[in-house]
Amino acid sequence: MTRLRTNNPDAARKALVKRIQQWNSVTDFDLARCPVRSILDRLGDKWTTLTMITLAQKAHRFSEIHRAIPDISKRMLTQTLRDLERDGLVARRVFPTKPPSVEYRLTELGESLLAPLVKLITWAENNQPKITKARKKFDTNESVV
Amino acid sequence: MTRLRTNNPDAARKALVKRIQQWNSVTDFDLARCPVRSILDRLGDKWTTLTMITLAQKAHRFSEIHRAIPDISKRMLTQTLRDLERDGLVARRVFPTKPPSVEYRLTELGESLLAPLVKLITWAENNQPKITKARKKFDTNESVV
DNA sequence: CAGAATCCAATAGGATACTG
DNA sequence: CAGTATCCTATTGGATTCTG
Repeated sequence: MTRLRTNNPDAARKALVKRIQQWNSVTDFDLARCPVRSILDRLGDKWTTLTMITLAQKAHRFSEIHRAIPDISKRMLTQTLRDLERDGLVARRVFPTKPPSVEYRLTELGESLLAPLVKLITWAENNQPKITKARKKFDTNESVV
Repeated sequence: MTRLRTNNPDAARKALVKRIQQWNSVTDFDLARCPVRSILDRLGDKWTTLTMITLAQKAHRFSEIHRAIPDISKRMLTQTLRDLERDGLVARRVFPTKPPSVEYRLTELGESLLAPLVKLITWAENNQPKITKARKKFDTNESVV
């Protein structure tokens, strides 16, 4: 049998359901406004994850990040970094040289986010073929019908 | 000492860096178009996670989901479900009754995503106080300066 | 160098009305 | 019930120019 693995695939589901029940036991709980939302919204925006991944390797200066992610505009990079700084995930340090130099690095909190993020990335890598296949199948059927 | 835990906080970072180096070894690798992006984009959009969480509990009919997530519009719910179906994360089953009834449930692939998702949710719950605090501090300093 | 400011285009998403 | 279709607004994000 194939069920010798300690990591029961249904365990996650059960854990999640239990957690949701706890949430729902709170009076007037609003799922849409739950704390988790703001985190996922942040990770979901176009550049946050890419920036986090870049900073995971080492501290970077502004233009270093820009070189690592060439297709981000300065405007968006600034905004992404500000949001991350605001959330305490990234620390910004200014060196009053001339011309100025600014260094960005992950905070301890930011580094702690890498663990769950890696899980997600691993899942995405492992299952990307399945998703691509599913999309192809779906699109084919759609166009036929 | 506090380092008896097997889960070294830096392990995730190292694993990620290693993975990135593998990515970069591919010729002409484009970080912005990496497979992971499409997954994170999906999770990041406004309703996907909420829908996944709802379906994690049990199969739902269209209006059941709508009741569980009251502030989603039918338009967005339809679209979110279509996207999830297209990615092979959700299965749609029509019962040709009158009036029609449609059931949505997570596929095996969809359920497998719950594990990394729970990790992320757990992180968000555990660290939400820190984030809130960081935001407050940041906003205060901003307005003063 | 590291942004801030401004302008503009594309997309996301809400409200409402209609349909098999 | 389970959507579609249409319209309209708000947000996102790119391009460009300017500055300490």
